[in-house]
This record gives sequence, structure tokens and C-alpha cells, in this order.
Amino acid sequence: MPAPKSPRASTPSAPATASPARATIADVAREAGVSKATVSRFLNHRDTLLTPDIAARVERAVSALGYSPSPMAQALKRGRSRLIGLVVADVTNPYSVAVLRGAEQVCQEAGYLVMLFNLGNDSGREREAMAALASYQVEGFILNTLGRDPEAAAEATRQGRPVVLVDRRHSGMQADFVSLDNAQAVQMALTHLQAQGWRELLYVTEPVRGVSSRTEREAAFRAGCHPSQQGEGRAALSGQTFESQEARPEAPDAPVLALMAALQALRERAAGRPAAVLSSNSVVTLRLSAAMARLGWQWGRELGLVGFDDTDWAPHVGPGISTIAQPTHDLGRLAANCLLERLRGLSLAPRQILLPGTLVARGSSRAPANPEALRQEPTPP
Amino acid sequence: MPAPKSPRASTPSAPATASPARATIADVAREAGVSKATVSRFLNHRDTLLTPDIAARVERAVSALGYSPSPMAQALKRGRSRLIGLVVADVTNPYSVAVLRGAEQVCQEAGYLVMLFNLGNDSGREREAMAALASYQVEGFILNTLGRDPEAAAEATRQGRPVVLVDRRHSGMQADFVSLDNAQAVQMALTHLQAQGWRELLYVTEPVRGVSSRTEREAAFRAGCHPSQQGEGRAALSGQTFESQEARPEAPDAPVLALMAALQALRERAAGRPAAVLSSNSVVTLRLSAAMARLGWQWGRELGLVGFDDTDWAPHVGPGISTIAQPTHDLGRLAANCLLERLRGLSLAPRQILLPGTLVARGSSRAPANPEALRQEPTPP
DNA sequence: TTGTACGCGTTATCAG
DNA sequence: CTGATAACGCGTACAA
Repeated sequence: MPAPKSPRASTPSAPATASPARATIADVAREAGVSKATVSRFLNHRDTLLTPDIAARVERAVSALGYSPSPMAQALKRGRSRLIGLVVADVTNPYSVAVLRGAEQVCQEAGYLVMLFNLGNDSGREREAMAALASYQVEGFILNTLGRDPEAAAEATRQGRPVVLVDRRHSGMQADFVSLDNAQAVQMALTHLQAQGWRELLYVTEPVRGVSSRTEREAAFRAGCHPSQQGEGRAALSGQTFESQEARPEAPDAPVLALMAALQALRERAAGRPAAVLSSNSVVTLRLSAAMARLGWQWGRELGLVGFDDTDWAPHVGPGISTIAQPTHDLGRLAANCLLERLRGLSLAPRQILLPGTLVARGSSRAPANPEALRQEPTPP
Repeated sequence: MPAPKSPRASTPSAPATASPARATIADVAREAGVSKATVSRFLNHRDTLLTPDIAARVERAVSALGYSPSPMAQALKRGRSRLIGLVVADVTNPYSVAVLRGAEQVCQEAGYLVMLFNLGNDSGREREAMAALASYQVEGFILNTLGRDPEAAAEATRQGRPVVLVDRRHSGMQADFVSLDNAQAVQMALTHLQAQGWRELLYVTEPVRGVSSRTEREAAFRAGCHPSQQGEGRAALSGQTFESQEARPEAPDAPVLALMAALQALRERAAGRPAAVLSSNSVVTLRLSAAMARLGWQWGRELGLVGFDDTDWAPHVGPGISTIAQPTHDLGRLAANCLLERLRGLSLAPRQILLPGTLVARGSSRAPANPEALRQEPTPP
């Protein structure tokens, strides 16, 4: 048996002590005394029977050299890269992180790796992100972006790679969609607030700007609140919507000031009836809390509160913040699974997967001290 | 001028309406009527002068076809993949996310993409993570892991790829290290607590288990607190350390119960002198807050608190939680920059970059009601 | 059943 | 200055 030639002998200038660079399929073939094709078959088409003798030799060589095929070369050859592109509007958002976690887990289990692209809230770069990811031959996309870049939709379909949308729909895009059931969630929150005796409501959201989840939540709120019917005898909720501005560098607390004004207006409108706020996500909830602190008010006393997103700090702010918990981890897992199914060839019309939220009741929405509203009939006549 | 041949004409079975798949360098060459080599040179070696005529033709062809080279093929050819591997112990940790953000930003600006691998707190998979990333030819690693997998260090040096460690050192690993200056940060917190009049201290940390940042912080705490010198006339701080257990599924609130006991012991030990807690990170801070709530105690009243990590919710818990803010974003940016410098060929001994923390004083550490301790001399004789 | 030869998209080398 | 050619590591028709 001939002594195996030293690997990488082709470059004479390389020092003999060079790191034992990755073994290639050729190395394995040489070591096992077979052809590259045989090694390749052994790895990819185990069903095609090989002579037990040969198979054993290859197997031994593979483990001896610690060989594993180069995904790069594989991708080049067969187009499949075992890579998933994940584009996120803002990694700072705990929601996005949870999705990332779920998706990454599923992908890893399936032998895929996730390439992350963070937009850093610069939604204009969505197309750029997809192009960058695509250049690495990612096999599909999971998009948790604002969905406001029309070019992104075009880019996706043009590339012909499957796409799964998480939380935000993209107008012109044919794709699976995974999200919280926003209508159900809002309705659940409203029912809870009403049952607790809160009557006058304010929905606080970031600027809607066509972002689907924001639109849906606001619409559900409007539908659930009979606006300004406070004259009637029914125990109906009345409510309004307020768009909290983004924080701008020049006037960092302008949004808080605006929020304070809105909260004061809310209580005036309520005219003694218990008033509460529904917050569209955890960022808004924090901003609201800042406004409350500046006003010297406390959740559950001057105002009630239910907020989207059950963060880990929610129990510890004020009397505990009541939240709508999203099954974020499952959303991420489902998104990844959808994508993997498509990659396995599943060809269905775009699916919609809507998961219900859960209400976590805490102090911020407990029955208000003023029992006035409770004298009303809870059920319509 | 001949009509350009339809791309991908080689496969007759492909439908004519197939998506216009990425243009290759061959397409450009054909379009421009030059050789592939010329196109390649035009792109990579602009310094090598080309005939203006030819250069113009190539340029036109490139933009006409919207050509951009395939990083995959480039990686295959030259080993460099323009990929950075980022391994994170736990994406759920806001600290890790901040690092991720900073690093990703710098990498993107430099034309690199980040491949993320989340360990999900399973530190045993560190080696696996690095191997997976390495198979995609990542050019270097940023590691924010526990640093307890000795094989990981071996793997890294064996691969000969540059590594930057963030926040946690790895014992046997030759690598740049970027982190908060833990000694400075702890000392700063202790000085603040002492100045505010807190005398008996407890340091609460997750189990140290050889994790470098935990070790360093605990050591700094011990050094800054003269343990149990309460008999002396000096206004020295005395303190102890407590390791908060991990939450286990069977007994989810066992850690909180243990914490409650520890806090009660602390106050007994203090015997009337103001007692405060230093928390090793935001997760521990939250657990501490849970214990406080169960005890019916409030930060800044029954106990003082300073906690590592200035999260966005810190101002809104209780009277506001005093924190040690880490320059997380800069840490991420610096880590990435270190790596990029190494990739550009910088060959220096491993560097250590320690950034100072900032104290954000809030209600939880304001001077305690009991002014007893304030009568002591603030400066030693 | 196994080996040979080619091509995936690039880049580097060597002629011309 | 430019073009042909080989090679990177791998998978797969095709031939043996």
C-alpha cells in the first residue's frame, strides 16, 4: 500500500507545517483509492448500492480525514446553498429577536444556516438586503420588515425564491404569511378592559404608514369601540386613536410631551368614567410609561393599560402591566417551517397562518376604583 | 451587432420564459465581445490599465446586464468569502443583540455579511457552531460565548482564522478581546453606593463557573468591599456574594425564593445600616425585582440597587433602577473593526480593548432614608 | 457498480 | 494590453 501523498503538495512554496487545510473530496478519494465520483455517490446517493468493501473504505477515509463537503462548492454546483436569508426591520425589537430565535432553531435542525440582514429601521434598504443575501444564493427569505418597499416584492418574485412574511404583509407579494391574529387579540383586550369596567379608550400606535399589522390592529380597535357613543345607555366602549411620533434627535422628548397631552385629553373626554389605553407594542408602552411618570399618574389608578407584547419586564413596571402575549417563538418556528416545506417542493397557494394571542392580566388593567361604570348592564338588552 | 443570445440556452428543456437568472461573467464577456479574463480584470484590477474602448464596452455590458459577481464562486476561487461568523451564547440577551447590531453595521459597511449562530445557551455546541460557520468559509469569528468549551479554542487556532472575543475571554485562545472595563465599572458602582450612604452590600450574580466577565466583576466587588469589617470606625463597605440559580422547569420559582432569603439575610446582617444590592446583569435585576415584589419591599427604600446593563425599561421599574450602562454598540463596532483589521493583514499581538461604563443614577440608589451612615467620614484618615 | 470528463462562476497564469 | 486555459471543490451524465 503506497504511503498517502502529503496533501496540498501542489504549492511548493507553502511551508510543510501549513495548517492541514480542509480535506477535499479528492483527498478522500485518494485516501480510499477510489474516484471522486464514488466518494460523491457514497455521500449523496446512499440508496445507490455500493460494494460493501468500497463503501467501507470510503467511510474510513472520510472519518480519517475528518472530511465534510464544502457547502460553497455544493451551492455553486447545484444551486442549493443550505442558507436561509432573514431580513429584519430592527434587531433591537424583542419581537424580531424571538422570531429570529425560533427560525434559527428550526433551520439549524434542518441543516440550514441563517444569514441575517438587519435594516436598522431603514426600510429603504430592503431591496439591497435581499440582493446581498441572494448573491450568496440563499434558498429562501424570511421577511420581518415593514413591507413598504414595493421593489422588494418585485425582487423576490423575480428571483423565484420562496418567501415567508412574518407579522407584516407586503402588498404585491405572493408569499406565505405568519402572524398573530390581530383582530382576535385586539378584541380580547377590549373585552377584558370592558369587563374590568374601563369605558373610555385610547389606542396608541406608532405611525401606521401602511404597515399591515398596525393597520389591522387599529381597524380592530375602531371596530370594537363604538366611537363617541357615550350618550347611549349601552355599556359600549368608546375610543380614539393616537399616533405616537418617532423620537427625533432635535427634540428627544417631543413624543413624550405629545403623549402627555393625549392622555390628559383622554381623561377629560372620559369625564369621570374610567379611561384606559391600549398600546400597540412594547416600545410604545415604554413611551407611555414615561409620559405617565411625568404626569405623576399610575397605571391602574389614573389610567388603565393593556399593551401588546409580553416582555420580561412587564410584571415589574408599576403594578404590573397587562399584556397581550404573542407566541413569538412559535411564529418564528412556523415561518421557518413554511419556508422549508416550500424548499422541499410544496406547491400550494400562499398560506396564512394566524396564531391567537394570550391575555396576561396584571395590575395595570384591574378594575378601576371608581365603580360607576360597573352599574351598567354588561350584556346588551 | 448580433442579437445577444438568450442566456441559459444550454438547457433545452428549460422553458423560454424562465426567470432571467443571474448574469454570469461569461454573459458579460459575450455582451461586450471580450474574454472573461478581461471582464474579471476590469472588475478586480482597475489599476491594470485597460484600453479605454474596451473598458467602456465592459462597463456598459456590466450595467446593461446588471451583473454582479457571485461571492460563492469568488469564495471558491480565492478563499475569501466576505463572510464573518458571529457566535452568540444567547440572542435573547439584549447585550448580545447590541453587539450584533454594532458588528453587523460595521461589517455591512465594509462589504461583509454576518452569519449568525445562536447557541441558545447550550455552550457545548460552540465547536459545532464554529465548524458550521467555517464550512461556509467565514473569514473570521466574533465570539460572544461563555468561553468554556476548550475545544473551541483549539478549533479556532487550528483553522487559522482571526478571532475576536467579546465580553468573555477564552482561556487558551490567542485573540483580540473587547469588553467593558469590569473593574472600573464595579468600582464606580461601589463608590456611588457608598457616597449615597449605603453600607452593607450584596453582589448577586449568575453562577460564575469560570466565565471571565463574571469572575472579574465578582473579584472587583470583593476587592472593593472590605468583607465584614463592620466593627471598624471606617466608612468601609462590607459585602458578600450570592449566586442566583438558574430557573429550572420543575421548580420555576425556586431561584426567586432563594433570592428572597438572601435579601432578608442581607438586611439582618446590616442590622439597621442601609443595605444595597449590586446586580450582575439585567436578567438578575429582573429576578431581584421579582423577589422584592414578593417581599413587599421597594427599591430605594428597603434596599438600594445598582444593576449592570442600562436597559430601556430600567427607568420605569419602581423608582427607576440605577444602572451601569455599557457602551454596547461601540463594543460591537470595535469588535468588528478589530476583525476587519486582522483580515486586512494587521499582525499584532492580541489586543485588549476595555471601554469604561457609565453610571446612570436613578431612584433605586438614592440616599437611603436612614441617615445613620452619613455621619461617618467619607474619606479615610 | 465504478471511473472519466465536464461544468458551476471566478480568478490567476501564461502566452500572444 | 488582451485572450485562452487551468483550477477552486463538487455533482453528475455518460461510458466502461
